[in-house]
Amino acid sequence: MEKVALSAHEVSKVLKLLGDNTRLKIMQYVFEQECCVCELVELLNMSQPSISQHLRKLRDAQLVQERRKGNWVFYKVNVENRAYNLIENIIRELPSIKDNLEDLDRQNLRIICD
Amino acid sequence: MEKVALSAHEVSKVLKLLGDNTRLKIMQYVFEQECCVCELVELLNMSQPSISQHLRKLRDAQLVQERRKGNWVFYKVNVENRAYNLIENIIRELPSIKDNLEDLDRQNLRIICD
DNA sequence: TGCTTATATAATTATATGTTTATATAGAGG
DNA sequence: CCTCTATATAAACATATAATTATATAAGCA
Repeated sequence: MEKVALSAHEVSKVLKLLGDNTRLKIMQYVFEQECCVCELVELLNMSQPSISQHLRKLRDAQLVQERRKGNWVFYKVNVENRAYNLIENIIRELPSIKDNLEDLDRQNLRIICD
Repeated sequence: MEKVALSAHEVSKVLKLLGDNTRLKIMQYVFEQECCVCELVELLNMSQPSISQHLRKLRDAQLVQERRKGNWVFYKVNVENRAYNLIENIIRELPSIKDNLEDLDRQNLRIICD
């Protein structure tokens, strides 16, 4: 199985999506662990429609995967995406967000589903 | 000397700049070797003002360095930039542009200065 | 069926962005 | 000093984008 390089066009498309502060942080969270929309709203302190619209762009580009569980919709990074390695490298440059996720836990704002 | 991580804001700013096809390719060229504006115009097949405006954004963000030599202005990647490693990782994902630079040579469109 | 919660979508608005056209600047050489 | 070349900047325009407000959908539960 040959690994074909990404085209400049593919790369710039991904970078354009991650070139927005909100989407970059969303990607970092869903890379770290599966999150539902309301958690992202809480973590990023932004309106639900705004988060949903950003998620839609990420989903359209197949950078994230969704999974519905009852009322909630969970998102996680799509490890199958051709640009996954690029995305991983980018996220590695960011300061850790584990504290923020732990804060969510402490405030019992975490949605736990299987 | 401690290496301080980039903030999400810094990263998204860089990604936004590289999230444009033209600027991404410019960065790849000036990463590979110092290029003058007219070479980039030729390589990217775009108007001179358009290239100049993209270069300005890259220069304002200190992603590239300029050097004037006679009538020509040469640009190269700024290895001192805090996001240099990130930029390098991104460029590594791109298909090689060495052929294009060699084509320039063959057509004698290369500006050689010390 | 009707109510509630979580999420998605649509419409609107304000702002940002890329390209073109036209013009300015800066240096080289007569 | 004038002219030519390379590059930069400014103005104008068209398009894209992000956020908000309002509304729709979808699932759970009484």
